[in-house]
Amino acid sequence: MSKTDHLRNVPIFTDLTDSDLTKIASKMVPRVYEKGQMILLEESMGETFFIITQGAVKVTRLSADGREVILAILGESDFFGEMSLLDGEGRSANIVANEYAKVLTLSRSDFLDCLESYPKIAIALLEELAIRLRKSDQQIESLSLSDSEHRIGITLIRLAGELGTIKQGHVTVKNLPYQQDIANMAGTSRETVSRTLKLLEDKKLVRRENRNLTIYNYDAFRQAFS
Amino acid sequence: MSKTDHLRNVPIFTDLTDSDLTKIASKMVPRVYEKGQMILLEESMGETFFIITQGAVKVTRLSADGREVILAILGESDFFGEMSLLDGEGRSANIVANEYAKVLTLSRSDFLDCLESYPKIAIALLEELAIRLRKSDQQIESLSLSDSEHRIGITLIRLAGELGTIKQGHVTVKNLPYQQDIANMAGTSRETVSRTLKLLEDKKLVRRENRNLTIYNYDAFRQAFS
DNA sequence: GTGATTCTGTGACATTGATCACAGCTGGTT
DNA sequence: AACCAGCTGTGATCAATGTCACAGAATCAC
Repeated sequence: MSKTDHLRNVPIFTDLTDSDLTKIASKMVPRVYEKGQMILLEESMGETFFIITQGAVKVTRLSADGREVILAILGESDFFGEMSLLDGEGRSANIVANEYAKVLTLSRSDFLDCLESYPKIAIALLEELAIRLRKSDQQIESLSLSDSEHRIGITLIRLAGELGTIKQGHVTVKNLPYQQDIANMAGTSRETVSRTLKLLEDKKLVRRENRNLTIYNYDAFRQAFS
Repeated sequence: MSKTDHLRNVPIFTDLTDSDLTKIASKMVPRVYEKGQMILLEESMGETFFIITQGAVKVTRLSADGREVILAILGESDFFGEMSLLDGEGRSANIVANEYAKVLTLSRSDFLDCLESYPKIAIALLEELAIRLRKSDQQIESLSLSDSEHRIGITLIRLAGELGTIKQGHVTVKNLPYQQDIANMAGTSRETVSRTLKLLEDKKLVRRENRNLTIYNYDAFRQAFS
């Protein structure tokens, strides 16, 4: 698949013509990362915009004593790096390749040029940031008000939305992240995730086999945990 | 103060010329709300953009059983309502006047026209959303990793930033919100806020008299709680 | 000023869920 | 196949903090 083809799938570029896409694509530089490799480090100054063309990355924040919070897991056609380009602050999060990953990168100045030249990109980007902000607000609510079982349920819903495939009402997440990662997304401990997954399985809400998790009735599940 | 004067202070309009500002101002309709009055209701469709010219509002989400999370307290020159205009989703939060408040409003179509006609507004808005997203991420981190004392400390820092006045190193927040509201911002209970405020006072980190709270050494305080 | 309402302080108690400790699996490597 | 590293399951313990209950302060309405 060509660079241009990849860009076409990215929400913020969908409104562009092929020739515009090609122009932008020509400025993008591909890079590749191994699983576990750090893509962006907290505190370093943000100078690049990234689009994921293959694989997945994990967006985290680290506390002083080394515990981590996972803010998001991003996959194909998602992008990141825009925050520091926009507000000029340094990186606020770390980004790590969660598996072998390919990305396209755009320099700060090319990115800002794009925004100036194609107002549609700016508007589409606004839309995307609004969506992310909404998700953050939901997560703040859930961290503030829900108990661990609900937070884990909500986390599974997020994972299903990002990594799952729907098939006649039930969703399967292949290659479920490690329990420690789920714990870091849900704001709880690894042990609690282990116990809760078993509980949800006992309640016949989900099934696990190997590294896959199936939510039997996605709609009902969302109903129950939102 | 004229409408145009108010707009000049709003970050997303700062790059505009006076004549552009006046044009936009002419489309804005002023409204007034009493303390406690609901400005926007969750679930209703978003059709208006608001700029606060006087007073303060509280942005909240409510759980099914009526408990609330306060996502932000916004004051003069802050704006809200842009989220649903941007992504087309319904309101995700309630907005309530925290005191007598005056706002300027812009209709959906005028707002979107502005974005199209003045790319600078779009870019400034992107910047603002990036800042808000960053703050949300910080809050998610703090809810996930910090104990109640730290979360309350961080909440006081937010309040100081939004409502406080700095004077030779110590910040005073006049008219501190009720403990229940602080609790709803910090994701804890009212009683814990009461006990923790006393604790911070015993540690000589803050002083309270009437409805005012003074942080003795703002920099050190931030150091200690971030 | 008086009473009513709302906010705040504080003890007692109950509970959630973090932490520790360790055993059992699983999957990759030689 | 045997090994090892890293992931997962599970019991025991315990601290943090939510919840309840109520008294005392502050504020508001008249």
